[in-house]
Amino acid sequence: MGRAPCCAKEGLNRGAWTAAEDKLLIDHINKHGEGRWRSLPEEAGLKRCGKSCRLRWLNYLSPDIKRGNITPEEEDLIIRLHKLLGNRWSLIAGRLPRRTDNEIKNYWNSILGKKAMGEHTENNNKNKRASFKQSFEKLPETKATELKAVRTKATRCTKVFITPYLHNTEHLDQNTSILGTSFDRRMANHVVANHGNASVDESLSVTSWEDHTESFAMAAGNQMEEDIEFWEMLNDWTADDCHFS
DNA sequence: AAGACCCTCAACCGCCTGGAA
DNA sequence: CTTCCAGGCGGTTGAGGGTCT
Repeated sequence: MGRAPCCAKEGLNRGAWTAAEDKLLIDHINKHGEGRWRSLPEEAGLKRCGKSCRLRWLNYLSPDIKRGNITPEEEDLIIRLHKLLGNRWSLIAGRLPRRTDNEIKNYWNSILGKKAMGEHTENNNKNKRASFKQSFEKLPETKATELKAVRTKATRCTKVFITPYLHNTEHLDQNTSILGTSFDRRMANHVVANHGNASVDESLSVTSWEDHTESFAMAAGNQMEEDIEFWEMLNDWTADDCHFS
């Protein structure tokens, strides 16, 4: 048996929200504040699932969100953030004041994704694959797959796991992508400098102040020095600031 | 004019995570 | 330690409007 549904679906309204429903939701939240989404529909007199109410508020009704055209500056930021983070829309949205993850996701899927696809020629892809393959093949075979263990899920991340063996960087080219990220090398070097006796047979668990751990995880999947500088700029952070426990 | 096709985006779905019990 | 639950996330769907033929 699977997980219980978030609410009983019988007798609930579905699909587009009406103006009357919006008003009920807005009035209730103005009076009682956000949260307690599960009990909200009943308290507000709405025949909607709590999740639906939350989504409607956060993506559409909240006064904190900006609606309308994405500016060229925002578009540029989205493209760069997506290059760094992939489809982590909530993180991307977090860097775009008053924009929602859903809006950015939709914008990407309908517009930017196609643009980005156009920019990546087959040759670029081939070069990246070749570079990745070359580095991968230089690694000890039994350990190669473990290198995939870089933790990339950045949401609510309080720890970043750096894969072992990256401290041994001589087998990685300066321009190696994916595995030998510049970021990883810098982090790994820093770890080794501070934890010279760390075992190479287990992942190094690196803790840091919370606000920056996301950046670690984010950057762990990227290859461009330029991107690291971008993150340092965004986060007012440099690798030398790292503290490890 | 009308049907086919395309695009956008609000909404839904299932899964994951963290915290409380 | 385990279980349960609320909230959060990313992927996907589909209604509705616009454009093309």
